[in-house]
Amino acid sequence: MEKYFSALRQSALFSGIADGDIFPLLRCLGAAFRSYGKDETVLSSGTLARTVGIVASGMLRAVKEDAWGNSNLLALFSPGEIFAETAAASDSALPVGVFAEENSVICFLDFRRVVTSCSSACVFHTALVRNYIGVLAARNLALTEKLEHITKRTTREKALSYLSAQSSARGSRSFDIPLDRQQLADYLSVDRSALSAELSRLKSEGVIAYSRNHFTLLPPRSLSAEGGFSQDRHSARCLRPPGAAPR
Amino acid sequence: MEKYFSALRQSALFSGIADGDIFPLLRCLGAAFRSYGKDETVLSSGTLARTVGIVASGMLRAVKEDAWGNSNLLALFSPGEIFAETAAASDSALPVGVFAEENSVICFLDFRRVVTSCSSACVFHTALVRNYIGVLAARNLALTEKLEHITKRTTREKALSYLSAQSSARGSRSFDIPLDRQQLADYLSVDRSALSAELSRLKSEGVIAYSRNHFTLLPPRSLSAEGGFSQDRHSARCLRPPGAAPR
DNA sequence: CCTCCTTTGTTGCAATTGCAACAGACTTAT
DNA sequence: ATAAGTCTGTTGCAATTGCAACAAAGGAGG
Repeated sequence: MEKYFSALRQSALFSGIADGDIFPLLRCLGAAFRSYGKDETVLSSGTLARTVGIVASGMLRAVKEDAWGNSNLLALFSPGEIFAETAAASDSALPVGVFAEENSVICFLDFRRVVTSCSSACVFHTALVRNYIGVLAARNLALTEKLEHITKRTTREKALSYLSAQSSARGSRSFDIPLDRQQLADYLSVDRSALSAELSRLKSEGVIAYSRNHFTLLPPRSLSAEGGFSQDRHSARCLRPPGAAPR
Repeated sequence: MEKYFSALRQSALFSGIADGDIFPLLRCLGAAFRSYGKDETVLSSGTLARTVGIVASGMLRAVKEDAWGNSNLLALFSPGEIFAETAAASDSALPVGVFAEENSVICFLDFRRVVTSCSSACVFHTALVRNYIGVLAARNLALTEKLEHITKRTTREKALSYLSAQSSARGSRSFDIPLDRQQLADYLSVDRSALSAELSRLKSEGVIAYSRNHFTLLPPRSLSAEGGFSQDRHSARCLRPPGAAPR
């Protein structure tokens, strides 16, 4: 349990709570630790969650699958991050499946004890509850941001929306993204090959540069360079035999 | 202020709080009332929200607009519903614009007073904060549900996903939906005419029946009845004079 | 260095979508 | 009742997408 302390103390749930107070608090909250092997199921979709999970080590993924087997990656959880907090708070069925992305250890807290004051830890509950609100609000924002990307009509717009959001988040026009192509396609809810094709088109048009997971947003070319448009537009075609459709 | 009492008392934020305690609580929370005319802006996108809003009368809409003017209806708020609670809780910019769908009166509460105990109303804060958590969790679920619809790849799947969710929510295969075609298309992030066309196709295939805002999900025909396709297809038409449009 | 395996990029094609334009149905106000 | 305005359903067409199949580019291990 002590070996996971560094992960737990940085959890948003314990922000503002002194290190020395965390262990007593964990005991008070009915904390239970469990290990999971890679790809093992942590929580099945549809489960009634009465506990909140905190990643002590490893990494989890939250996946939504529809009746036809299309899976949609909703989130990755790193050490210190909490999950199932919405289902626990609304006393409703978990709308996603949670799986171990790698070997992981999870700390489960009893939700009722988190929001119900007890005599020995009352002092912490104010901070704890305020942190809980912050976590829910943050998750809310993440969902809203994903919606912002995904409501775009075309693959191109979705990709640009995601990339520019990543760029702002990192505070640089050049950055690595944490998802591979398939995961990014799932996240944006588009076809992987269509995404690859669109990224490649954006590159050939000089809008972005990238290699694998490293992307750079190029500044818009000045209007005076507009004449160069047709050159860009045909550069890809010129690499191919005349008959080939440029798509 | 008294005339809005019935709306406020049914707000999720005051659930479990005795009627007689609400007015003192409102005063304690720094409640301020404001009126808005139809289509007037209540909160602009990008605003730093320090207050939580409760609809006292009328109706609001939350809209997300992208740089190219495509607007996406995120939610409608009826009396008693609260909004801007996420931005207020995370101290971040409001990611949507909020407008009066009709003439409305809004009650604004100071977020800090909501989560900070004060001497005179401490007793209420436990319930208030727990309600606040419930509201955030519920909003979270709503966003997750919208994502579930919108991540479907085709207009047909999106429409069926929405309709079956509505059906479960109402507990009946026959129900009214609260959105008109344009709003539904915005919500599902598809083209209105494509949605109309798809709905009409679903109707001609005997999957659903509808007129305007009233929908009925038809049970799947048994496989053995496959030969009866054309019969089902025309059954509705047969109830009307031959020339009349089946609609 | 070579092989196996995973990830990413390309391409053709059928199917779907968005868009625009229009017609019919319904509502509301006069 | 009429007229004006709004909402819904239809259709043609150009553009985009998903899909499948394959090629190319790393990476890991021998």
